[in-house]
Amino acid sequence: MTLHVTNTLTGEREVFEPADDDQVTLYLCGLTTSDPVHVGHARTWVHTDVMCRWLESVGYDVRYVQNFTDVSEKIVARIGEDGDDEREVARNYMAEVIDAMDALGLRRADVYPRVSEHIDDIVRMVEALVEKGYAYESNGSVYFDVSSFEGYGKLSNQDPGEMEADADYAGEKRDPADFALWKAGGVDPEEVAGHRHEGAAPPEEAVEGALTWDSPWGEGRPGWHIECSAMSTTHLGETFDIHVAGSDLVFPHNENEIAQSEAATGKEFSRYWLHTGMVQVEGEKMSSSLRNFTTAREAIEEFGPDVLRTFFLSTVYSADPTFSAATLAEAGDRWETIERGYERAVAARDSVDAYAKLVDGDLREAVDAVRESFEAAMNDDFNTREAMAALLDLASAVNAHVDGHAEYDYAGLKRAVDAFEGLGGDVFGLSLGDSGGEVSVAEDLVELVLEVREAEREAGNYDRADDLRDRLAALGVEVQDSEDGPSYRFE
RNA sequence: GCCAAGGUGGCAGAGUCCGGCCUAACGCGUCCGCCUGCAGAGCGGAUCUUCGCCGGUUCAAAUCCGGCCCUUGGCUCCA
Repeated sequence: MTLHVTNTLTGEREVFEPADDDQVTLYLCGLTTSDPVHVGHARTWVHTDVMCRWLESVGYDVRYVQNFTDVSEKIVARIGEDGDDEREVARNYMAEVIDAMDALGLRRADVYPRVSEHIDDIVRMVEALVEKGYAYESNGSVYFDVSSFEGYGKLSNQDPGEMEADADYAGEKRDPADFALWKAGGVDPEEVAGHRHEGAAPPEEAVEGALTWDSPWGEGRPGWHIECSAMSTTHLGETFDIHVAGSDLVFPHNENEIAQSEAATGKEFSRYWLHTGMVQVEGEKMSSSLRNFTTAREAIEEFGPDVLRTFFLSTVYSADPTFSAATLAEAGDRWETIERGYERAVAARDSVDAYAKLVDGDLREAVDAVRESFEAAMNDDFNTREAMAALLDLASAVNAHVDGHAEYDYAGLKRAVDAFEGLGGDVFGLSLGDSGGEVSVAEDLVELVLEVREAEREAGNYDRADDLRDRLAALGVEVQDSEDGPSYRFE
């Protein structure tokens, strides 16, 4: 079965074929380390993570690069608040980012390039653009000449002639639509002021902590867009397969990346463009600048990584999901259903020996159908929502089997467990199957309490039995009675 | 104003590329039954005739075509 993806460049769903048969090269526009990472960033990461996992599971070797923008007016604006200079502010936020990524169970990218470590690559690319006539120097700054690049606007369907004038650079630019590749001198205090939090110190003090580098055009700083072109080329080559970014980056950022790279190399830049949707909060985009965000850290603490992942994967990557108490509660229910189904399958499998003869055709067929529809869904533009539905069907099949039979189908359950672990665990990155088999003292103690409780129940002392159940619940141990005796799980 | 994406049953959210198996997946909610000392979990069934609005194409449309209305994102920093 072939993978199809929706390519922003063409607006169509296309067959995905990497340039190299065995390897997929993928670049994700990371983030600017100037504000706490929030749920919106986390969603894009998780979707990209699952894309990589799926590509690997169908046999590709994936080379995954995610960048960090550690040079920015927005970072300079935090000097004094979150660090003493630009480098320190960036480093402080970076540490938090890595923490959040680990907590979400993201697989590490192959490289996390940073702008400050690629200034040479950036300067080289700007020089090449000037030499080829795609860029011009003006007062120590260098601008990309939009009119010189024929394909400008092809990603976003924008017409450069329609662009609104940018008064700030009107004097230096030949055309208002031209954008900076290199900016002369340090940072502009006015620009920094626009990013400062209310009540923060005046920007003048912060501006001194901004980084600058030497270049053929004098001291200065790189423009915003050139970094991604330089870093992706350095780590993935002049042409690579997939570029992922938030949909808010389509224009101008991604559009400018294409212009710079294709002008500089004369080759196609990214072959497929995938854009993730914007998390909505009360009808508008969750955003650092709107200050309406929940940080990734807060969300992980409140909901846990599995519920968050379930929430993210319960919508297709291109959708704009609503972040609210109700939608997260729903994700919580889904995750619980999957987790219980998995635990039940493991427990039932372990309760019978491998030579058991019972065969439940319904269960086996159901597991096969789940694998098939999960695969079809993921191959259809990474439709995680439908794949999630398949996983829930798997839980349902296990429940029906365990409820409907006095003896269990060992091999059938084993297949179900494998599917949970392979699809839910390995592909979706949910915590299924990696919990080890250690029996803790806590488990022994719970079993001891349950024995006592059973004795009370047999004696008809239901008040005492219910009290024990309530008190265990208060400790996070959920007790369930059934014909075969009580069972429990830690919440 | 311009560009893009989207509007689906009480909520949420797939399906729209390749029209029929969609009297619309999965989940939540509500109701009934089973199970149970009770609860929870689970199982079985029901509810939801409807897919922004208007018109068209077709034997057949949530899915195709045209027009209109609305929402979100972008055109300024942004996953």
